[in-house]
Amino acid sequence: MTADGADQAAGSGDGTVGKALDVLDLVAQSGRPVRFSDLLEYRLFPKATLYRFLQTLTNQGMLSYDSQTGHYALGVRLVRLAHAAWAQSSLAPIARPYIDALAAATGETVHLAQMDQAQVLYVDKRNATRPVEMYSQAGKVGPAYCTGVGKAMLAYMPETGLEQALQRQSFHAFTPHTLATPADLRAELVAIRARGYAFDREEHEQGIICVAVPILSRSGQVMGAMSVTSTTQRTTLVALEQQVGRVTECAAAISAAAESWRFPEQNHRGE
Amino acid sequence: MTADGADQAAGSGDGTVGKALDVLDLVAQSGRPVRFSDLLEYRLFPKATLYRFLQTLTNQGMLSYDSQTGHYALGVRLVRLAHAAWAQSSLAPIARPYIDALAAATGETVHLAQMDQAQVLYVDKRNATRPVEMYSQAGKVGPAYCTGVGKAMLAYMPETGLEQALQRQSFHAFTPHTLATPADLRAELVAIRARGYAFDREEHEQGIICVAVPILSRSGQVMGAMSVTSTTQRTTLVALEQQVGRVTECAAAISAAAESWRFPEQNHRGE
DNA sequence: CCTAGTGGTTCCATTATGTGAAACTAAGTC
DNA sequence: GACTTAGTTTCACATAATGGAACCACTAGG
Repeated sequence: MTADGADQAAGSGDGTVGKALDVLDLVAQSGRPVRFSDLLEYRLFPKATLYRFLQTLTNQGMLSYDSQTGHYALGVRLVRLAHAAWAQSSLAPIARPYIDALAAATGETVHLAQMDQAQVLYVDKRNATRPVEMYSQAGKVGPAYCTGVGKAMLAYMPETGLEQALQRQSFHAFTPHTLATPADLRAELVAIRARGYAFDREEHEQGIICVAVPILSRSGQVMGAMSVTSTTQRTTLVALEQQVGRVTECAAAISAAAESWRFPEQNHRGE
Repeated sequence: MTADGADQAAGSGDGTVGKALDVLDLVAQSGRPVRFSDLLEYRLFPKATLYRFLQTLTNQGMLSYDSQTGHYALGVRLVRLAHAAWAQSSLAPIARPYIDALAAATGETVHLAQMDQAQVLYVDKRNATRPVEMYSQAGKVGPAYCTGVGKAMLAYMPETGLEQALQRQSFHAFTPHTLATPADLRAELVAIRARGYAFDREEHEQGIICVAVPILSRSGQVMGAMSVTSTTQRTTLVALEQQVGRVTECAAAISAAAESWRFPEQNHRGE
C-alpha cells in the first residue's frame, strides 16, 4: 500500500487524527456556529470524547470558541492554511495570468477547477464583464457529473479512478438535461474524449451553458479543467464552441507553466 | 480551565492531533511541494512517526501526494474547509456589502482584518480597481504592531490579551516610522483609544498610509478592524482623516449586522 | 556482479494516549 | 428547593501511537 490517492472516503478510518478531522467537518457542514450539544446530537462520539476533541481543535486554532455564547466555529487558522494551500497546491496561482487573459478575451465567466473527492472544486473564477448569478464560487465544491469542468476531468481519468469517482456521484437530475445515469455519462465521456472538450448543456443550472477543457500534465494526468461559461440568454453553445481554440491554448499554456513549476531547474536541499 | 482562547502558541502541546497539525504547518511553511526527506530534516519526529502522519493526512485529504515526484503538498480539502471557515467564522461575508460600498465611496483600497495568533489576518480586501480575489489576498497575515488595522485592534483589547499579544510582536523596524518598542506602541494605543481610530504613518511600508477603525461587538469586544489605505503619492493623512466618519459608520453597521447574525431570532434544534 | 548508499516503507514490542461511562458542577425552570 | 438541561472533570481500561531497527527498491560505483 502506497501513500497515494487522497480518495479514501475522507473521514472515519484512520486513528485519532481522522476522528478529530471528522469533528472539524461536522462544524464545517453545519454552516454556522454550533453549540456543544448540537454536535453531540450527531452521535458521532460520546460526550467526553467529543469534548476533548473540541478542546484540542480550539487550542490549535482550527476552531474558535465564543465563550459568550458557547458556540464553536471554524477557526481562522484554516483561512491561513488555505492561503498556503491555494498558493502551493492548486493550479490557481500558476494559471492566474492565463485565466485573466482568457476572461478578458472572451468577456465571459471563466472557471478553474480541480477534482476533490470525486467532486469539482472551483479554485479560481473570473466573472464576466457583465456578471451573472450562478452557483460557483472559488472554494466551493460542485457535482462532477453535470458540470463542464467535471465532465472534462472525468473523461480523462484512468479507468480505475473513474470507476471510483462514478460510484460517488449522486446523479441527481438538477434539470431535464442532466445526464442522470452512469451509462449516459459514460457515453458522454467517450464523446468528450473524442472531441477534446466538454459542454454543459444546462445540466446543472437552467440557462447556464459552458464549454470546458481538461488541463493535462505532460504525462497525460488530469490536473484540472477550465471552462468558459455563459447563459442561454446571452449566447448559444454553437457560439461558445468558437472559443474552444482559445480555451485549449490557454489550458496548454497552464499545463506547460505548471510543468516547469513542479520540476524546477535546480533541486537544492535543506533550507 | 475553560475551552476558551485560541491563543496557545499553536503547535506542540496537545496530543496526537496537535502533532499531526504541526506536520500540516510544516508543509504549509515550506511553501512548495516537499519530499518526505525534506520534512524529516526538521527533526520534529522520527522517521516512522512522520511517515505515519503523512499517510494519515494524505488519506484525509489534508495533504495531497504526487506519486510521480514523491512530493507532498497541502490538500484541497483544506481549501474547502477554509471556504467554510471564511464564510462562517470571519466577518467577511457579513461585512461584504458594507465594504463594497465603502470602497466605492472612497475609491481607495479597503482592508478587513481579524486577529489571529497575535498577528493580523486579512480576511477581505477591496482593491479600488480590481474585483475580488479570494485566497490570493484574503488569508494573508501581517504584523499587528505596525499596521493600521493591527493597532486599532490592539488598542481595544483587554489588558491581559494585550500583554500576551505584545509579547509576540517582533518589533522589527520596517521603516523609519515604525514604532519599534513596546513602550512607543503602548503610548500610541492610548492615543488611538482617545481618538477612536488609528493611523498607519508609513510604519510597515514606505509610502503606504491608512486610517483604521476597530469593529467592536456591543459588549465592547474586538471583532476585527477595517481600514482605508492609500499612498503618500496620491493623498495625505489629513485628507484620509476626512474619511474617518464614513469608515466608523461602516464599522458600526458591520458590528450591528454581525450581532444579528450571531443571535438570530430563532434558535431551532436538530437539523 | 557485487557492494555501498540513499530514500522510502514496514514490523513490532513497549507504553503513552485516547477512550467513554459515570459522576459532578453550574444554570436555569417549575 | 427539587428537577431538568448543558457542560466539565474523573479515572480504570484498552486501544492506538511510538520509534528503533530491519527491510526493500533503486542508483551509483567499483
